[in-house]
Amino acid sequence: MQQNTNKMRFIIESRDKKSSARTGIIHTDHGDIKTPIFMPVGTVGSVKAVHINDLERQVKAQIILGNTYHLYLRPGLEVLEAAGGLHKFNGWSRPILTDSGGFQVFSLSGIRKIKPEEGVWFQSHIDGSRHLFSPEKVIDIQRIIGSDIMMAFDECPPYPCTYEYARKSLDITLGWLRRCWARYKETEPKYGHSQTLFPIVQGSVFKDLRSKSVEEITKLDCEGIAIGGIAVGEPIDMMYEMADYCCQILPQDKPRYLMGVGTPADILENIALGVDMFDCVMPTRNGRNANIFTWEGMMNMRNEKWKFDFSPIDANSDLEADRIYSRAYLRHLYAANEILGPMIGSLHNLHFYLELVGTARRKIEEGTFSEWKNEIVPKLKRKL
RNA sequence: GGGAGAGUCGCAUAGUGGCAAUUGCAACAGACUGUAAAUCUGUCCUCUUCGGAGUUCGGUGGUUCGAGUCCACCCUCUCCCA
Repeated sequence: MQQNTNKMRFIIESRDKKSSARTGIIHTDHGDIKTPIFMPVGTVGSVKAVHINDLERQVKAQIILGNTYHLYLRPGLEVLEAAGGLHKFNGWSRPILTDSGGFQVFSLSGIRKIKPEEGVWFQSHIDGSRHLFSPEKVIDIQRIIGSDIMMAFDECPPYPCTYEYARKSLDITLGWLRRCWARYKETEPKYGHSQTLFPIVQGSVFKDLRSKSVEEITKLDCEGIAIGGIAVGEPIDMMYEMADYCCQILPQDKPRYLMGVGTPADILENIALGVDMFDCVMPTRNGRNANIFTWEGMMNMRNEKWKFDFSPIDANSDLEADRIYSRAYLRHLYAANEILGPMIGSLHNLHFYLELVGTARRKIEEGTFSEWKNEIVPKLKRKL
């Protein structure tokens, strides 16, 4: 039954009584993903500063991200195809999800031009060369990358944006979705494992647009749905409100992926709203920049106050590095610009994020998630 | 003993009559949410109600409306010749 169904499967295992949180399991050809889950970001095929073995054995990551735009530019499709796909290229044998480049339409807004009928012309941030990303091409690239979960090409509109802009943007995104879906259906995986395509809900902060987006997406027999266009600068309450709204109108039986979120507190709050999957650069980027997340709050490891603190980075952590390295030593590494500092910081933060969602999962199963979440969130926001 | 040169805010540098004074590093703090980020921003002589105010460029004296900048002497250091 499991073989050659060519379908990803999602099974909901338990639900929280006091919130919309749920636990589940996603089956893929590269293994299972237990939700709620956090997915480390590996834009160019590398989770920055973290060795693949550590990612697997210490962080216990179940799925990582790659990025279509970045991988297309470097190493390029010829290399990826010759390698036999990204899994073989980077040595990661568990599931991979690739973002479509939709976020780059937002983050690289200064060096791209949207042509609704064609797609998006990007001017490479590396060498200035021009490249058209059409919906079809974005699927073709993701077929070559071989990601288990491919993302539809979308426009992630900025915040703030006018209703009129958001409405037009959504029309474009929906048009691209239809084309992505058609290409997805008419093409096959290249490497023997199945690939699925997640559509992305857009509509900025306008509920009627979000509704329309969900309505169109629900017509597709997709196996998971992403909520995009969030955490782009809007107030936190508005972000929660939109995520909440989307979760309420999305089908219950499909995994919901909230793209680009977030802080540890954001993740718990959105699990409570019914989100199953998260990704964010925060643990790795902040880890490189000396910002450490713990159950007690955040630490800026560059601060002078850690200079003589020879206690472990995190005495309660089961991560070896958290117990063998002291805060004073980690501070020294960052101050001295030693590469080991960002490596330990990234490893620690990713381990913490996976612990966070793993604990949330257990609390949901035990039926104590909401109480636990309300107690822990204020602590997570503290600055030590 | 003779000759040449140099002393600027932690360090290194810019500045040759209008200057609280350039730049880099260091230091200190902040930011980071589908990664153009091992990045970026701010502070960095003292005080400040953030508008300013007060003291500064080895030392002392002088020229000048005005001196880090010109002059004299002194101190310290570097190099070369003995």
